[in-house]
Amino acid sequence: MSENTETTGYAFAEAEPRWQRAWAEAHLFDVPDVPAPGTPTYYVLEMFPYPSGQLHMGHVRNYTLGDVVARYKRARGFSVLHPMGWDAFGLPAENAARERGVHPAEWTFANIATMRATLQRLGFSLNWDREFATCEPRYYGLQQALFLDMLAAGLAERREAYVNWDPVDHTVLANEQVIDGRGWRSGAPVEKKKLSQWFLRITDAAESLLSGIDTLTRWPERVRTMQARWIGRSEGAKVQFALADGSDARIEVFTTRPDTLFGMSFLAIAPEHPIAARVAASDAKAAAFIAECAALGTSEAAIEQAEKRGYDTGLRVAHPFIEGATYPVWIANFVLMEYGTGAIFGCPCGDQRDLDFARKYGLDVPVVVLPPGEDASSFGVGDTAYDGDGTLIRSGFLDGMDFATGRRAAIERLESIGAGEGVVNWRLRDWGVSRQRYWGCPIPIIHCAACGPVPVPHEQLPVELPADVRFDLPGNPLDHHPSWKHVACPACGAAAVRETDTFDTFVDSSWYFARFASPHAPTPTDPDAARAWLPVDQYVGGIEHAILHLLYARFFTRAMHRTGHVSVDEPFAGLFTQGMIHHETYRDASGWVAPDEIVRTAGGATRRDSGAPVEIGRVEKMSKSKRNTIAPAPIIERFGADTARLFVLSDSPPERDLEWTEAGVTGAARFGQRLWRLVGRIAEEAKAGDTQAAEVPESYGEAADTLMRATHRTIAALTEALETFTFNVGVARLYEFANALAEAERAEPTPDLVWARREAARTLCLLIAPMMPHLAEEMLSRLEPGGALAASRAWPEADPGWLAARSVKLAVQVMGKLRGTIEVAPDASEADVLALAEAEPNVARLIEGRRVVKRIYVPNRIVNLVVAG
RNA sequence: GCGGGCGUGGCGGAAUCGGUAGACGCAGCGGACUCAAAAUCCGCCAUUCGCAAGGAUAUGUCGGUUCGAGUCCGACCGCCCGCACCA
Repeated sequence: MSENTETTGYAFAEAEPRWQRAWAEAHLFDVPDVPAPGTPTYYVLEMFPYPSGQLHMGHVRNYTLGDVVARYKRARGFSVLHPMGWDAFGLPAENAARERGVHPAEWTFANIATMRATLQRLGFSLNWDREFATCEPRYYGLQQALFLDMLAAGLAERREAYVNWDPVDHTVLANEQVIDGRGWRSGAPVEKKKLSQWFLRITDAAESLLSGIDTLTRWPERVRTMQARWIGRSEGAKVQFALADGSDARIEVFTTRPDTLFGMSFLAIAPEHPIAARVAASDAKAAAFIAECAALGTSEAAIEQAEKRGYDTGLRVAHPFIEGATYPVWIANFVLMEYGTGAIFGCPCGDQRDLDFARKYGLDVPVVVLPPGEDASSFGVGDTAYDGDGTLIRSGFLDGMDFATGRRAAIERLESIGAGEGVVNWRLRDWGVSRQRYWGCPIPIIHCAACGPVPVPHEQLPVELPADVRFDLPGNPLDHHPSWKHVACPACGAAAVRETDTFDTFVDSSWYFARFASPHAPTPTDPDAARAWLPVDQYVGGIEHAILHLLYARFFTRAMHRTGHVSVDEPFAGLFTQGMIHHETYRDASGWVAPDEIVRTAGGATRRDSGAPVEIGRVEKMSKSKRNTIAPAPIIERFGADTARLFVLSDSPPERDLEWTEAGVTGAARFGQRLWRLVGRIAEEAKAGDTQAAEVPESYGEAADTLMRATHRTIAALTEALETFTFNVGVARLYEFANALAEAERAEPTPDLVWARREAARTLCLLIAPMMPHLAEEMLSRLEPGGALAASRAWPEADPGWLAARSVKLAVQVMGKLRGTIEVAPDASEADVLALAEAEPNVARLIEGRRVVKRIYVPNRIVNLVVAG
């Protein structure tokens, strides 16, 4: 394989930047914020990148997929919004500051410059004039305005909540930053700490977020399922249990099975439950048990999960239905404070966890559900609970009822005696957005001793981050800053302090798609622009954002709708989730070896430097730790942007994982060169015989006819492939079309064929333009010097007249087995076709002397003869 | 455990509404060009029996529906992903 462009013909290194300049000069990808009325619009968006410093192959795939859609839709006559920006706040910038002493802003903008250059080198049809980074005050200042509007609308509130606290770094950690109960940076044991935090009331929108999933018909089913499960609606009842200690204290329990209340054996509360704390105050053993549970932390919970443990508080509660009956109250490690009410009633016969617990501590196991077909006198529960439907027994007024009836009756009774009510419980929790970090959007609040938390007045926005901060102290640099936080209270004028927390970076990415519609508007959105462009018609990104980002964005859109910033509830009408990029792994005695350090040989691989053998490992997701990443920039350098683009589109369906191989890349490069030569020859020929090929032929000879049919079949196939996101099939159809063009070179170049070849070549340029846009321009300009840019031309239309086949090859089966094929006219009569089929020599041989009892004829498909005997 | 997805040649994958399984590419093999190589162009390429004509077997396994099943139904096996004590 040659790495020298000069020997391979098409000089992409020179051509690609040239066409990129031509597109920019023609302003082909610019669109107005508010398009003229009646303009068909299409909004294509890929998830914007975090500016880590280097574009990776996942980005190349992501943005190529989006660019294919954008260019195709543009060719179909849509005004296409296809913007790009930077998800620029976040911890890595602060880490760089701590480790290398470079300011987060400097680090971030340098990274953006590098990555923007690579993106531009790839030739994406982006509206670069709409670019912004979320760390710019012109963006985050408007985010602060949005927050204040939401606060005023009751969508945000301040409340106390537990957080993972790193006592060394003085910072809050996200769950994924807690490893084995310790902070990922400091290694210190993480504490649960109660802090005042800002919350966005996403739970208010739970019902709407859940029902809205039904309208997202162009989302992958599994993302919809994951979201629905995350929101987690469950119907049941809250039940009050009065403590049997003479006080009027009650413990509230959530259950989805109020019908099994008569199967109660105990009540269990979470270790963090207030009653547990009350017990612990006077019971050292209880306190020790609670401390033990807390020490396990969230991550080790998984390991200890199998083991159910509890502590009997000695308290007892009364049963709401059974006069005089009381049950023990346990503290149990498997009861979660965060879900429901943090307390459960234990019904061992119908719940495996309760049964495990009851068996371990020798508690009663009353059987109250009789599975269908079982006998009440003989049915018992061993070590497996029965949670299916059945008939209620030993359940007082519920006896004989099924699950649904029993539940209704139980709730009715609970409500009538004031001991509970039917409720809907959600797994979704409110979204805590406070982070004790510097490199984020400041929360626009001022804390005043007299007035409490006061919103920063709109005219004082943006609250800008101070540039002069120190990273050599633990904790939040904003907090250490000598002057920044000290301000006058906007309400009373007294000395007050700014909120030093910043927003979770998921907030930044929850509305950027709306800002892209009018990135220079003085308000967060321009209502006309938002109405014109939203929702995003096609969103493209990684499956890893299936839940959080997409759910937050859906919530934010609802909140922005309510506060008058947009007029839709759902941000993304269509969603496509791409697969990851994989690569072979290599290792030797020293550990993982990178692909550019090895030489692939016939039987294996060796080190480039020493020639020592290297073990070839599994094909795995590209990752730094396995050192199996391929950087896009050198690939573009060696093979060109179009080759990189074509490769990520070919072979694998976009939603599936793609294996990056050297052979695959060189294959894609070869195809580009082959097209260039093929079209080049046609351009030369057309030039030589100009007058001959200028007119539309009156009739076509066989070769021209075949090529014309191939051309229009390919138009239809590509259109279908691009509409259905089966780009790999589209690439295959283009290969076939190139083969057809090559085939046509072998026939006598009569004027009709010359014309057909030129038509085919021109069509090929337009069809390949969304995938290999530079090559398309280069080829088209050779074919039609001085003609319009491919990127400005309309998508070709398939002529139905050319789509019909001249003749059809039919399969002929006998008894369902293929025995031959026949060639028939598409409009041949059934009788003719059957006669021809039975005359086919091999078929005739097989049916000879036997009676054909049934003849099946599916036009254009198949003939099947069923014979007797 | 629960939820979702996927099993097709040496490899990535294709196959409309149930209608010729393996498109297209990669790898491999043969040929042309060349002093030679690279590049390029042409051809072959599921397995198996057969000189051939043709036949048999094949879409994870077993069974079913059907004139006909990769596709539909049932059971099972394997792999991947997500969630995971959610009451």
